[in-house]
Amino acid sequence: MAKKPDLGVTPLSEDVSAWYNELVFKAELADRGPVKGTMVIRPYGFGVWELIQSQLDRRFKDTGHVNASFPLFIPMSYLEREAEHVEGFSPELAVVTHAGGKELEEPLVVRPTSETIIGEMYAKWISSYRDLPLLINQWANVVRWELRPRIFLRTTEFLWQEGHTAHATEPQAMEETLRMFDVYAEFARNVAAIPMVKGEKTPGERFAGAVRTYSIEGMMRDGKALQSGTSHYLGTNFARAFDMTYQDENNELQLCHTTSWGMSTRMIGAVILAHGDDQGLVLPPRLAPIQIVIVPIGRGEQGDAPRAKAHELADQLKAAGVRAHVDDRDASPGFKFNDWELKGVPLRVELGPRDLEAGQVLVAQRIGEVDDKGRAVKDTLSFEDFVASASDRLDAYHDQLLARAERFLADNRASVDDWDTFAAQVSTGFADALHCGEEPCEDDIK
RNA sequence: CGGGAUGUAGCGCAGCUUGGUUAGCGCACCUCGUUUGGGACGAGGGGGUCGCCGGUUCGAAUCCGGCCAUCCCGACCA
Repeated sequence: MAKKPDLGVTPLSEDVSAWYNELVFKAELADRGPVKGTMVIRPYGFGVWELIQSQLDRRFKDTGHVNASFPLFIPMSYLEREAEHVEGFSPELAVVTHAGGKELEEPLVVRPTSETIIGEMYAKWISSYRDLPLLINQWANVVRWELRPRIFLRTTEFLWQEGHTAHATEPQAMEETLRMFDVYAEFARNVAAIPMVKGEKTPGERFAGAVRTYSIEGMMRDGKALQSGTSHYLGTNFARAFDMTYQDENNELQLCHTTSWGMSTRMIGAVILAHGDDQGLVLPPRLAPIQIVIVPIGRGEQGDAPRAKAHELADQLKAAGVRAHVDDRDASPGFKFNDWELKGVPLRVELGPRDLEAGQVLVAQRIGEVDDKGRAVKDTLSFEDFVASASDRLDAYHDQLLARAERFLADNRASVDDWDTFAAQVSTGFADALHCGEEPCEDDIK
């Protein structure tokens, strides 16, 4: 079926940038804000973020962390206390110089990250080895005045979580750094269905102020890598700058060893780029605000019964923990099918008068077999079987997506001999380079 | 900050070379009617300081000058 030019999105293979931008807007994930580089995350996109948040947050809690909230404004002098940190961040700081109708005595930085203000507070809270480890996470917005913004991937303001922990010793802090690194990789795989390559950043790419920076990198559909989460061992750099010390068992004063780790709304961009296709978004079921959409067919009185049955099925699905939605809109079925494919909903169900009579539904999967017209091959299921199997189908769909992404990663990796070549291949363009340093990468994918 | 492009309705565009007074088209939107198993159809309708400032001219979307903004490709970055 020939697409009209104003329908759908530019094919991925034709122009990745155009495809990505059109998709973000047409799928109603986000819109541009009035200030350069800012974005409005629309309800559908925010729904994805909420699912990222809730599933990451559970993992943080399971590993002993608690949430707190620190101030948006940080005195400029705080950043200046850690030389590398301020040097790394100063080009992209937004600074408040006026407030309350007059010039401030000291400029305030809108946080680009919170190591400094959290360091200041931790120094007050920690005095004994009994206070350690201190394991706090915060969900927040941060601002970095980037030269070249790109929606979700690099916005001036973005949402993220930043974990900040303080430990007595280097081994303990390193253990934490790697633990959260693993949590990110596990989350990416089991929730976002994106297999990640794990590596350590080169000194030049390290977080400003870190001793070691670890990064998970996902393989996008255009063959480029995208940095999707980082975990830093900060050594005693910030502890020294903020006088974060504790008394050990021998009455001796020691510097804390700290870590920080973050994952941001860039993850939404990673999901788009890792799974999307020419039809639009492909959402992994565990991040899909709508996992199953039911499209009742038939209008007027003829549509009343299918619509009622659709709502009944949706209620049963919701009771089973599935995020289901009935598309009641006054539009043709074809329009709705294309619309939900653009929005990446994993499973679509059709329910018309004929199905109602036969006691069945037609189930189409967002990715999977297609017929010679390029349309999804649909399964026919009884109402009971459909409701009973919905969760399993979503799980199977996740596995299928993950397997596809793994094949894609393997195919792209197989074509290169060594990591330097691979890094060069994936480092062009907007995506972050998958850098494992000058030497071949030691910490490979599991 | 380099290189490239674009600013005309919510979105996508034409018109500009060769100035002419109601500024057009498609989609979207509103009303009515008919439709509905892969992007429905007809009729009617609403929506514009043509990015901004200045200049030329009887007259500027159109010509000239300046500015601004945005997007794309690099450098920086979650």
